[in-house]
Amino acid sequence: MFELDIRSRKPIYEQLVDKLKELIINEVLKPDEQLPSVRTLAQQLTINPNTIQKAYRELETQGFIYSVQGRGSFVNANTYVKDTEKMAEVKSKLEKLILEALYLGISAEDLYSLISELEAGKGGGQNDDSNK
Amino acid sequence: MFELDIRSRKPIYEQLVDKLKELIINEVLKPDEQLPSVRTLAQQLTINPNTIQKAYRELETQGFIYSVQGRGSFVNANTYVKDTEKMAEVKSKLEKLILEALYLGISAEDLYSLISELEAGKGGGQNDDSNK
DNA sequence: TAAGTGTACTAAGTGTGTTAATACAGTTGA
DNA sequence: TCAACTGTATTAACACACTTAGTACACTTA
Repeated sequence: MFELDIRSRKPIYEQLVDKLKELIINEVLKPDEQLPSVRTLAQQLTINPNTIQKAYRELETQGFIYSVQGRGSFVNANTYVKDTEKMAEVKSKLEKLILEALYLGISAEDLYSLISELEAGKGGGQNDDSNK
Repeated sequence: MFELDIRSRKPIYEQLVDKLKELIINEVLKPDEQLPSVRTLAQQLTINPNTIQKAYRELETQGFIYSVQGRGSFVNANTYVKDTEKMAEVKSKLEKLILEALYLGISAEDLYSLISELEAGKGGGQNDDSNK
């Protein structure tokens, strides 16, 4: 279900947050669908339940899932509504990265076509890391 | 000369590498220009000389500067040639970030205008049209 | 020679991520 | 009711990377 990179600078729980967020936004995981329990997922990924728990808590804080004690954790509806705070963060990151790209010699045209490609394949596609 | 973010996840030495690389690529620091000594810069930025040293070593490894014992560290010529490895990395990051932006509701048009703005203000502004 | 440069090394402190082991509280279904 | 599942919380320990600190050495330059 997931591929995690232990060698990454980004911590496991955060990678997990990203993956799940993507699946939720992309509606691979649908509203009110139940997520694997912290213990189950921990066993599947051979990592500690506390790490899963940390990811789930973060996702709940960000409003992507909701957890009910004794029942489980579930995907929230309407999670793809614009999160202005998140948008600002992404825009800021994008600015820096685009600048870097331009400095490196990647042309604006290259970027335009990259965007249009990504936009075209948005709903159905898979990106570099595929699921399994 | 620099702005460092202590609160950032990215280590100081790496922020320093990025800043200096940008200045070099953008030719604010010109070929064979001498960089501040590790001790001087450390004092200016009120961080440890070893951290500067680490940044300089990294920059030398990546070919952006060269250091001569007893003399100092200097900007390398021809460092702005395309670093394909770095370009690939930036492109990969860009893809993910653009996807995230699109999912968040930032439109492709927004991204286009962002790019053109950044490109216009890039270097102090000579180029506009025939950039390929 | 003195003062500046890069370079190397060890030690210690710090913060964060991760694992581990427990424990408690709520829900569900037999 | 009760066993087995859920989420949640806490504490301890470990690992690792970043950073600081101090010291030392080799080299260059005025």
